[in-house]
Amino acid sequence: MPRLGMQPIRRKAVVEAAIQEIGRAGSLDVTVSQIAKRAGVSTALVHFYFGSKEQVFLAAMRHVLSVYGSEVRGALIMADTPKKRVEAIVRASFSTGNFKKEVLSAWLNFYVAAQNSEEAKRLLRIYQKRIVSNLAFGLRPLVGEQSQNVANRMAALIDGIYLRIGLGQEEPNREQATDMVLRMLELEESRTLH
Amino acid sequence: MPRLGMQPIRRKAVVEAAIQEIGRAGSLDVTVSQIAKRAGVSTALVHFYFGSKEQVFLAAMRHVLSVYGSEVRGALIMADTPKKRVEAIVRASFSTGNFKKEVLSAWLNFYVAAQNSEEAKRLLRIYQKRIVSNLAFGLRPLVGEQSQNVANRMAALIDGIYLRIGLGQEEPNREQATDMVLRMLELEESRTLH
Amino acid sequence: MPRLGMQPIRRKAVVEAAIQEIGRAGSLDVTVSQIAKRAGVSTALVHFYFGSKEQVFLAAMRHVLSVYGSEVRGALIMADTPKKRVEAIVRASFSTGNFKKEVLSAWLNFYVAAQNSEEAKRLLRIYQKRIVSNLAFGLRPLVGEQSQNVANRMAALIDGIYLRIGLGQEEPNREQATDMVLRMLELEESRTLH
Amino acid sequence: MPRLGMQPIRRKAVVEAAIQEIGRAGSLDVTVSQIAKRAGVSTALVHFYFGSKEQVFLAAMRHVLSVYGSEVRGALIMADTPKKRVEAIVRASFSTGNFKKEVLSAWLNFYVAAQNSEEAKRLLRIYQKRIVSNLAFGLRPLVGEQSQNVANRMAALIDGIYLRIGLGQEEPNREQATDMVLRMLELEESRTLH
DNA sequence: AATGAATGAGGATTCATTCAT
DNA sequence: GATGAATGAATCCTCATTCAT
Repeated sequence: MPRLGMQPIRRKAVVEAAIQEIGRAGSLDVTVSQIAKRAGVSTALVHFYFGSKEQVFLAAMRHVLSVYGSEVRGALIMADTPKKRVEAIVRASFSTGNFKKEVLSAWLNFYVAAQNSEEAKRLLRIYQKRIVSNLAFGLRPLVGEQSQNVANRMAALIDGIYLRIGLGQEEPNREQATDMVLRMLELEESRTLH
Repeated sequence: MPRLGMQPIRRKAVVEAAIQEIGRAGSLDVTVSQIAKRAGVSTALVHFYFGSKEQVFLAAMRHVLSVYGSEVRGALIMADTPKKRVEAIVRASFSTGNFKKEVLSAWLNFYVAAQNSEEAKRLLRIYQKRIVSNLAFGLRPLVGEQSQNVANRMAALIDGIYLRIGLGQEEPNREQATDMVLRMLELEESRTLH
Repeated sequence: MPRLGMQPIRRKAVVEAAIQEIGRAGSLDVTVSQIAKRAGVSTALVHFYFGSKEQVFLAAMRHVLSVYGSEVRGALIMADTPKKRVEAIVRASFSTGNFKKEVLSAWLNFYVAAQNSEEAKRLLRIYQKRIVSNLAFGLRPLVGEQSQNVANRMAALIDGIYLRIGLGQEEPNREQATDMVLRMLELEESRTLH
Repeated sequence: MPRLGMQPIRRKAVVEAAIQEIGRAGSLDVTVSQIAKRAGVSTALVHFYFGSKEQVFLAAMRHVLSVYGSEVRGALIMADTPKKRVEAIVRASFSTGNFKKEVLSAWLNFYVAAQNSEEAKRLLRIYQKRIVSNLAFGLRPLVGEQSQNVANRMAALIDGIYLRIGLGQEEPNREQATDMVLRMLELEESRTLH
């Protein structure tokens, strides 16, 4: 039953269905048919709108990355001191939205996808660069010239913690995850003061 | 031409072929046929030996994990102080063998596999637990009761660094990677002393 | 923006687009979408006007055949002797319009279509019959009772030459093609005289 | 039920099934599934042996062309005079085998295929060149320096007659078809004598 | 009159797995 | 032990056609 102006609605539905399916499957081994069914459309329509399965994945990736970016930006608004800026970014990284199993699985699989798709790699790099530079900016007043290095380490630590959460090794405890990263900040900061 | 005692040789060839193919493909989207061809056997033989593709992957995983375990053990032999023990583990984690693109890609994909396969998850957990406990043991004299927490953070940081290397964001510099983790040790240690 | 009296304009645009697409593709493997795009309309409109893809092809066929018919008729106007009549038909057959790659390809594919569609077969037969009878009429004073046979052979030769031109075997030389057929006339004529 | 040494048997079965299906369909719009079913194998096996549908078509083409080549060669063996050589080729061209509807349809469709596939074009050209040169060789003593031209015209006439037979315009009468071509020989010959 | 939206039906191709030899 | 042969089941993608607007 075709209606006019459905394009954005359908696109969004498909993208979200893709993310959910990737999360459910725990991998990119998701068929267009599964995505289509969850989105309530035909596989043909998915191709009509996105051209190929890969484009659907990339759109899903962009969506997840953009949501994450929004959360970080949102968190930064309220931060009025350097330290609070850094904390805001870390907390946003472990925000409720990102702790959902499906999003987590999607992230992991985007890293895999990046091994093959230049576009996927590009997207991931852009966001990483942004996070690191946000962190470094906040860290500057706190740890001085080490800010870039510390930012890199913090970003890596965040990713590493995600990996382990995905493994279900530790309880997915947001507070604890946040503390693990902030502990690094604390130490670096105290060292700088001396 | 079947020969006596070929089984272990064939098995090893298949396992190594699998790892290389996973590395080459950058994902688990590898066909039994590709693995078989690289190993110089027929696909039928692969099934004869391993039963299924999944078993081949699990065997490959066990192999990578066991090689890593060996490297860590080897590095520990020469370490005669707590600090050197920790350093040994970190260095082993970034040893030449693990820096090869194919092994790196294999690791990443094992994390993905762990999202679906209980056996894969089990294997990964065992090794992580072992590393963490090795680290914690070495850290004990250095940071006291914090040893478990610090070990967890260091392990996560190692994983996170790998993730970024896989992304090709930073140059795959072993020294730098090692330093990033040891810096954490250094800070924790200095804090404990005060 | 629908306007009054657009129907014939649209129809013609679609038919010509179809011929061009068939020529471009070199086969009937042409999608309605391609035709519609070239004609600057929607696929839905194509169906609205023609009912089905097959009808579009048949319309394209009728168009090509009718253009060819016009050219023959036009050439015959100026022909005031039997021999000139025959020559006129032959020359028209190799006229510039018919030598365009797309028209040539269309012709060939109409022969294929005729294998399946009764309507296509009918159309092709009608035109062939007309050409042969035109030729035979002109040949009558020249070769007498053999006129029908000679006409058939000349028509077949014309088709055969087209086939080879389509293959790109020989240079698509109009003069040479014409001569090849007229040589047949010449011989038959000379034989009759003796 | 896999048996050893089936490859040539299967390949042949598939090629013949393809020719028959093309004949039945009257076009190249034949599915691999149809071919496979007629050959009594799975579609997967067809791909296993031929790699792609296009390769199946090309193999079918090679087969038809090679059969035709054999018939011509066979006919030439018995021909001990120039004129008989030419006649042999013409008769072989209209031999029973080539008059079968499916083979005829296959030929026509090969011409279409040649418009798109370089390999198809190459194959068709080779055989045409061979026929023309065979004709020219036989014609040499009969029509002298005109032999090449006459050979070209005869070959074109043969193709043209086939086209019309395919159209079902005339009764597929082998004798009549042969006579149409030989008439050309006769005329050219008589002209040369004068 | 015209189109964006939508789909059912199918088609080429791939692949893990099995089986006869 | 080892493999060539074989396939069922799936998967991505295409396309003619329809329908609401």
